[in-house]
Amino acid sequence: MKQMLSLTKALADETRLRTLMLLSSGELCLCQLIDVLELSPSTISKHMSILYDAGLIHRRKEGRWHYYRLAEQDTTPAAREALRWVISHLEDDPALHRDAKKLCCTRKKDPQELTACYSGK
Amino acid sequence: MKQMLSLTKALADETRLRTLMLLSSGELCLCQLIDVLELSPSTISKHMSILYDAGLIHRRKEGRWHYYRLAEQDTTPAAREALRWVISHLEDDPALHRDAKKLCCTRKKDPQELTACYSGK
DNA sequence: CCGATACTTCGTCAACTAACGAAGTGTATC
DNA sequence: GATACACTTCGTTAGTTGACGAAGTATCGG
Repeated sequence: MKQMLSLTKALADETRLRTLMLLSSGELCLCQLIDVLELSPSTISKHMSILYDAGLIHRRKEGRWHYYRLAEQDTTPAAREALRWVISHLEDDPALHRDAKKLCCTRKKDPQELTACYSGK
Repeated sequence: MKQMLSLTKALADETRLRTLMLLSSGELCLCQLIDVLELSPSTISKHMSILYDAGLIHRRKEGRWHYYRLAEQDTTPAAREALRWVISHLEDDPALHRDAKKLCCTRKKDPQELTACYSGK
């Protein structure tokens, strides 16, 4: 019950659903998510820890960068099924096309440009 | 996106998950849910409307009684899959055995006894 | 080892949510 | 048609959540 509640609560937020859809296209680091979602680093970091605690995403540290991807074999069946459910019903969502498009631009940017969001543009 | 959020938000509450599991054993009226969940009529009624708006349950009126059951053909694929997901991962949950047991007693009671919860025991 | 970078944690505040009782709605029963 | 019953809706309140900036942690470059 506790595990299911942490899963459903993790999924019950628009920003977190957007994040999962962004991650469905592959691994991303926090600064890339900041760039696409246009929210403060602390806010997104908090969202990531909620998704992580629920077992929905995997985190990997490489130097200063923290990379996130959707959880796969390394989590519970409940979380894997939740991911499949969410993604299959959101992948054609028109409201998320903007995010997907923005992500394309973000992927092309230099790390230089991305870190600009910290130094107040 | 909006539909998915209403689904995930509907599932992100312990009382509503308990309710869905109770309904997985068959149709129930509000007074039976009140008896098992031990919450006020207005609170449970509100929960039911949230589950209904999300497309997770079906409501049927018969005289004064309002009967609820899990949605089936009469809802979206997303809601049907959500129900299957939740139920499959909660059906063996030890924390919910109490509810299931209590429901057995409730089903055996007279309507008389159930309405007692309104008239202040 | 000093500053810069890429986060995370903490404290605060506004917005949302679940609980309740009181009042309202619709349906049987007398 | 008055009363009782089975809810639903409304207004209030306490607790939760999401947003932010400020401060803290860990890593890298000079």
